[in-house]
Amino acid sequence: MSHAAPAHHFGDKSGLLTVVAAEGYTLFADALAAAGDDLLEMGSAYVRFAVEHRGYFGVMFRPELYHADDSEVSAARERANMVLAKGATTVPVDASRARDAQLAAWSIVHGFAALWLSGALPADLGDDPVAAARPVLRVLVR
Amino acid sequence: MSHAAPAHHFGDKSGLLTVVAAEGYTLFADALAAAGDDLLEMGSAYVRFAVEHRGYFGVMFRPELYHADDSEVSAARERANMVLAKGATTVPVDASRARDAQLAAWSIVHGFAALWLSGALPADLGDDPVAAARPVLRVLVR
DNA sequence: CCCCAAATCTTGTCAGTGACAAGTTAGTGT
DNA sequence: ACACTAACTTGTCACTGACAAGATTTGGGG
Repeated sequence: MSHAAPAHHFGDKSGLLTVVAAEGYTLFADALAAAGDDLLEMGSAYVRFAVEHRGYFGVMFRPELYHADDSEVSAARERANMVLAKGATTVPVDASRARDAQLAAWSIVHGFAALWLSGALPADLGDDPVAAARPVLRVLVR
Repeated sequence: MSHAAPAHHFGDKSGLLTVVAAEGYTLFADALAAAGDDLLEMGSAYVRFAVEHRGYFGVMFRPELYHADDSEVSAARERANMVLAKGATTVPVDASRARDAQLAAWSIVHGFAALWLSGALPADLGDDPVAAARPVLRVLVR
């Protein structure tokens, strides 16, 4: 295969990364769905996916690299977001703050994953990101 | 000035970005220090910095782009981390979990900022990131 | 079975990026 | 005034992403 062959299938670099993002979000939604509704389990799955598929994860959250409005990307992302929303039900707040709780859950989980991937977290957390994440996520649950 | 002139001062691209990261972390530490020890205020300053200096922020948390062990970068990052640690004291947990609380505070604040910058958050949060962040951070404080 | 159109691939080239090299100019110290 | 260092300039190279022109393969219809 030659250097220009992929262009026929994907159009250009952003077209290729659109497929990568769609695929990534699909695998991501599957991983989160398999984890169940508990924040600790869903959060663990989130961190595990981010670390084990850092190539996908790195593209997924950089929409300037791809066509974020692509129908397959949108569908897969919606599905992941729905699973994420369900995982926040274990955060103990009154019903009026359910949305805030969902965003808090997403933020803490995504934040931990992003900080781990960028190497910003203290080295003494060890080398198991999921084990390191669990007590941190538990602070939100109590 | 010609295309090769900066090379004399910075060495190469990663050298230039090392200076950008050091400068960014210094401004960042200043912004967080000015916000005080309350998680909501410190968190608001974190989100505000990330959004208003997205160029700096984008480089700071991608250590593969620069010399992360550069002494000026390390010093500025240590200073920012110390300020961050103090900002977590308003998370209500027993003393044995203080470290987890610090990491939870950092994760939720960084996660919200990162999600905002990548455009992943729901559009109905409006266009004021700090106003959108505060009720989310409050979930961690109670 | 043949022909045509579409799909896919190949080769070549271009502009831009990041780096390196060689030489020139400016600044500083003795 | 001279010599050395710092800073800059110009040129070139390899690589990347894109585009173009043509060749080859595949599939469908007559």
